[in-house]
Amino acid sequence: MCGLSLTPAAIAGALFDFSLRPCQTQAIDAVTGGRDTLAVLPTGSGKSAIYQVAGLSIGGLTLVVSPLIALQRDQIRSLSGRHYGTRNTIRAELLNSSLKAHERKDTLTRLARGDLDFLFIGPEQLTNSETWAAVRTGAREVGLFVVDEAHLVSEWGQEFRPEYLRLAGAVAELGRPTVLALTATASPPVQADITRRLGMESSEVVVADFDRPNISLAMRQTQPSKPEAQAVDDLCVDVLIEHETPALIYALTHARCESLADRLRLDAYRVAPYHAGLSAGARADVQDKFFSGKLDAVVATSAFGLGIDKADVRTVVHAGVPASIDDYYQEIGRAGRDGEPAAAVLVHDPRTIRIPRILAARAHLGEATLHSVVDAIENAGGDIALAELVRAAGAPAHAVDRVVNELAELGMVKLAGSGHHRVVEPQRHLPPPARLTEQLMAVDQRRQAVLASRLNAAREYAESTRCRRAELLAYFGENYDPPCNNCDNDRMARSKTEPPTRATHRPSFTGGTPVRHGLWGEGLLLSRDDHELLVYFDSVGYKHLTATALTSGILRRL
DNA sequence: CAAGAAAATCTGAAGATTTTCTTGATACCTTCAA
Repeated sequence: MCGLSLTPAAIAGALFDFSLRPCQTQAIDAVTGGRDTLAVLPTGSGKSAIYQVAGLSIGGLTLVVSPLIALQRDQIRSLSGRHYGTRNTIRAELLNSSLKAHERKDTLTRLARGDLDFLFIGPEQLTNSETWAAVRTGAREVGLFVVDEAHLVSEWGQEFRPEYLRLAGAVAELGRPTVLALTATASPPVQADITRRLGMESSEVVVADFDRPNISLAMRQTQPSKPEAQAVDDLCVDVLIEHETPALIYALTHARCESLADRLRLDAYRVAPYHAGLSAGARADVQDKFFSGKLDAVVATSAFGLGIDKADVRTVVHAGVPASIDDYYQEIGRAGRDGEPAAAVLVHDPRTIRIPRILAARAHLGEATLHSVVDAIENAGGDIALAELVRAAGAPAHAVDRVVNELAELGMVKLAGSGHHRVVEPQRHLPPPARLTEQLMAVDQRRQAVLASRLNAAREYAESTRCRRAELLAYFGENYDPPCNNCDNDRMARSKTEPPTRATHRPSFTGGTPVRHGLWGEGLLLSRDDHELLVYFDSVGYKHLTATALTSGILRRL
């Protein structure tokens, strides 16, 4: 354990043959200064360099929570065995279910001996008692707690991978090492959600410009006379013919990936579908072929994304509006990473909206389930095993799971143990069941409203006639002065009037100014122009307000 | 939830109406069987 024997700059100099950018330095300085930090930086701006340098500089064990085993492997590959200083070799390992028993044992031993600089795990490992004990009692204390792809805390925490909600508890149990959250995409509401859910104290937030000027933005409306699937597929084919490959096409369901891929194959494109319904082998095969240029296009669900870093993707097509602007921005961001011109085309058919809507509706908690789970907890009169609770409530296991996570979020119960041995520990003084159910229903209702507003915002973006770049960036708290002259709406406007010269002043950030509304309560002001405000409210999600709301006092800055 | 397809029902012998069925994203983990 060498403490601060090497400066961040010296470590960075030894590790990389490029110098750090200002935003990287800013994040590293904050972290090594002991401040919890959220860094929102575009892919390719060297997010990993931040935790690598900061972690080595702090000198303890750096624990990196990463969502995909494949991503953990990539990180290890780029780190392991590298040198810094005169004789220091970086020692990095991972722990997950893909390890053989002896490999796992080996890593646990090295943890115990304090023989590792970096450990990569998924959030689920924190509920694995063996892993967790090894991390806590290892000879080397955790000096830096890193959450990679931190937007997933907000996106996946609630129902998909609830272990993401237990990270704050893990940080506390480790005696509060410095927390570093990293992501490429997080709008101000998502930023606030991340820092809150990770329990980051007085956190430093480093945000880079979200604009990707080399990506042109456009929407194409399908022909309503055709059936939905055919209308979308036909237009996607047209769009692909008009644009360059390699291309990435995002479809909304497995079946639509398959059918669109089949369709494109008829047009002599080398194309493959990609979604979670395929075997791991088939998925890896598609990735390899796409990366090595043996495919012109991949038709994928949102499964194709994390860890996909192909620099020369020229076109990203959306076969239907996705569930949120956040998703949309994340996905089009995979185009043009080499900085060369690229295109993002949104194929819009209002009928496709039902798919994300249905998926959002699935998050809805039935009142009957809420009642039965709350009653079952009440009747248990104390700690109860999750499996037992499922039996007592007589509801599907996943639904019970959801309710329990919600109760944990409200601070009404605690969760102990892991996997099949999870135990629900009710707080000592629970409100009466009726009151508790009421609270859960309110939470549920609020989330449904927010999800609906997110989808609605995505649809509004699709149907907007204003500069798309200004519209898009508004959701990320950036005031961008249109026109960008690189979107369909600006081109349309230009063909009608004098070609406008590009505004000279640079975009400015609101970063999400805290405000309070008379009816909707607290929110974040994301962007404003002369006529309109965009505000995100915790209670109802995104709302457009007229600019007079600020002067009339309906909306006040906090 | 909701739209389109398939099946069942109804009336009156082939086609219309009603009911039921199906389908819809994202990844870890662990356990168990061949």
